[in-house]
Amino acid sequence: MTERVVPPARRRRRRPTKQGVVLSEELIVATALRLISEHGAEALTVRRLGHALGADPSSLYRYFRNADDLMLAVADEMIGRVLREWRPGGDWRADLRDLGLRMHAGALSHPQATVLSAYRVTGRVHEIGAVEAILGVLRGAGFPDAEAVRIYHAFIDTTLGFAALDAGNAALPRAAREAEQRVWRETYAGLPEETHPHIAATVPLLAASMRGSAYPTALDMLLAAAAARLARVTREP
Amino acid sequence: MTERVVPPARRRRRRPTKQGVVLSEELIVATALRLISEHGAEALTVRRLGHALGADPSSLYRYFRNADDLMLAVADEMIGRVLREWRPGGDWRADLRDLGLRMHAGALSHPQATVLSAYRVTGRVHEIGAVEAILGVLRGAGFPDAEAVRIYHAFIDTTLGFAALDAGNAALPRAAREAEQRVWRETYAGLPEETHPHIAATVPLLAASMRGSAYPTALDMLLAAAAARLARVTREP
DNA sequence: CTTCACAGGTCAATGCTGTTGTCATAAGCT
DNA sequence: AGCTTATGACAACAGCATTGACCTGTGAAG
Repeated sequence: MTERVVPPARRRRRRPTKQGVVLSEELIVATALRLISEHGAEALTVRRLGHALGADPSSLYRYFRNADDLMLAVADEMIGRVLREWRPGGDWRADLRDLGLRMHAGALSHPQATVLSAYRVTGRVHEIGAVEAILGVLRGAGFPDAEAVRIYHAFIDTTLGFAALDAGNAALPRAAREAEQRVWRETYAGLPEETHPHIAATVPLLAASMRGSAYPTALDMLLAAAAARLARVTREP
Repeated sequence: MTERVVPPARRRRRRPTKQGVVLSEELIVATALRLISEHGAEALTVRRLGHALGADPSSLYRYFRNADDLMLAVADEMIGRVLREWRPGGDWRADLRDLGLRMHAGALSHPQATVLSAYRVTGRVHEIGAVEAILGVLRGAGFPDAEAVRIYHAFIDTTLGFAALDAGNAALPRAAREAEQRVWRETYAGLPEETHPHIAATVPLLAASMRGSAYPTALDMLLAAAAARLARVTREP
């Protein structure tokens, strides 16, 4: 049996589809991303993607082993777009802060795709590039290997976790999102001081805070803790 | 047109299915939870749930408007179970650590439900109780209101973010999860030192770390940063 | 004790979904 | 010019959530 998917390196022919489109891995991924951001995550089906490309759905299986494989390629492309614009400046804490904020923002610009891919390990070029870059920043800063790996893991998963959370919220249908805003302004604001003293005392602050993401706060706290560890480690090797 | 779903209050008849099972909302939710933990998240389909209950799949639509409605009922039951077991002991840092770990573990025990519900604001009793409790712990520890709210927000969203992330991974079909393990052991382990020095230098540590969740690490770093802030604030009011 | 409305279980059908075996054809190498 | 084979297309399959129509027996009312 010949393999259905031919590795990109061995591809030779660029045969157009009946509708005249020349398929490629890049075109498929780009179209998938467009489909997701235009019509929502549930719009991404093999059939619809084939239709949007002007190709038979089964043709996509010449490029990806299955739908999950395609999803990973989409996720990796998103990482790549963020990484391509990040320029580390030499200050580890500022660099990681910048990268984290960029990844979070990048994820939120395609919330539907983020919801489907934030928790995936792609093993593809861009993801590998990100791992190498972050580890490089941490090791370059003087973190011992074990500590660098621990902090890398906490950093990347905090970032991806917030990305998934905030993207999930952003991807909610309009009505549901507005209903949640109302919960803070009405349900929580109306709780009596006798039964819920702490909420009653802080509800204006609370409602204001919950409107935005806590990612910057969490990121800064994470980096502050990392800096404290680094100071302790470098003082007594 | 008569409504398919009859509100629980108006239910009267407990007619057994062909296989002699008397259905109820509670039985269906409990069976769904059992199905998820016994056979994995992907085992929860309307067809399989119907089969496990000994009823026609379409019967479930007499109790839930659709599959998502059923999932939310399952998620709601989970929240109740976690909060019912948490007992704060007076040490703010230990209490928050305990609650965070419990919430994370609870979410992971039913990943499918978590994926669909982690980013939602319910405004229901258990959620309100959690907000009040966490704010109480922080204010009781001496955090000023603004600081308490900031840390509350970072704490709860870090926890929910990791819950979503790790649950998303746990909810993956068996094959996909094993494929991701393989990526760390093979793809990352095989990268040459020349092009990826930092990964090559740390790959055993990396592969070991990525097997588990970084939540405990991230949580401890968050709490450490919070403690540092508290020390600074109480020193100079 | 009978009647009868209707809750609720079942069946069959619909239109999705991902996926694959098979075939046809044109691209590009020799 | 001819051959190989990459790659697009077609048709079919199993499994998915969901729904309209049907039918049965429960439980309350008279």
